[in-house]
Amino acid sequence: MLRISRLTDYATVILASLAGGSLASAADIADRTHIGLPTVSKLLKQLQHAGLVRSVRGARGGYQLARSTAEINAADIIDAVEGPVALTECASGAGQCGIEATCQVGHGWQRISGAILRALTDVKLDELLRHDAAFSPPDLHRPPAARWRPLVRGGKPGPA
Amino acid sequence: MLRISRLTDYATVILASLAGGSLASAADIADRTHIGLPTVSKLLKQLQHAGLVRSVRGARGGYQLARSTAEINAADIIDAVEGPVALTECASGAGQCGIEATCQVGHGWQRISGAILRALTDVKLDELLRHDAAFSPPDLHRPPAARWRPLVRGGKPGPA
DNA sequence: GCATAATAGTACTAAAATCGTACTGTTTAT
DNA sequence: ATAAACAGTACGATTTTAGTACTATTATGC
Repeated sequence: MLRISRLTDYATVILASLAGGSLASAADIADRTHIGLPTVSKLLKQLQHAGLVRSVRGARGGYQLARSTAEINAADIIDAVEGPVALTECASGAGQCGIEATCQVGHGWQRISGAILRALTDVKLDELLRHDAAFSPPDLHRPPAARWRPLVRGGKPGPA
Repeated sequence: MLRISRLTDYATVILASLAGGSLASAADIADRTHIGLPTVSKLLKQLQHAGLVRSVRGARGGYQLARSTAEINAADIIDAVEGPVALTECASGAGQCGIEATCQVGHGWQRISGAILRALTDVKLDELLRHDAAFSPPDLHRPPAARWRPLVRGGKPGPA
């Protein structure tokens, strides 16, 4: 599936809600986005660590975007919440992967990683917010709705 | 992190070991790749379902690539093992995401999904196997080795 | 025809990552 | 001083992933 975590998605929503530029408390944001306050709070902290939002402490404090929406990209967000983009374990440098000796493809995945990273870096937050298709929505090579569940896997055969 | 699962990586290794075109039993492949036989067997079955390998049953049977290495791409492999590439849950069509009503960014992620899918589709198995950098290894925007573990998370503070 | 070697399919268990929550401390405006 | 807000850490439950075991089916070769 190659998915981002739900928290990363939430983080994007939170950043989007700060797009106006004004200061907002975690509670405000939770209210606006309908995400749970503890979760919002936790994510804002991570985003602050990553330098994507600025925090103001004390009463009447809150958070605001540290940079403009044009200066924050998708890779930044993933990076802040999930850590650096790396498709495979060995791409992270450590590489105690067990089959490393016979593995012919590690380099390949790392290169793909790079390509994906570039794609993610190219997409800025303000583009994420635009509803009209700013860049072409390339055809998914098959309609994605169908096989979400029936994936052939060892597990239970599903409700049908 | 945006990672593929280890099984997908294994699947690639397995396909790579079949690149010669000859017929090989699951046991042979397990031996060559140093991946456990049950795991190899399971993955080969999934790859067969996806049409990436052909199986020959009975004694002296085995598996072989169903298409040339130039006709199998990275997206095919991920698709076979993990299901269709979709960055977010809502991108899969179902979309019982809870905050859908106020979510401004869903479409954005779906578009990114498309871009990534295109990148993955562009990379063929034979390119994955080439060791010399066939396409440019774009600079990761920071050295990825450093923060694999120290990711700020709730869990235990680690050995240090 | 029967034994053998191989894939096909299914069920199950254990381990790990993820997600969300709770609690305690610190800073600052009123 | 008090209250509002961020900062940091710890924790538990759920979900996903990974790996194993077992049975059925198919084909070869004697």
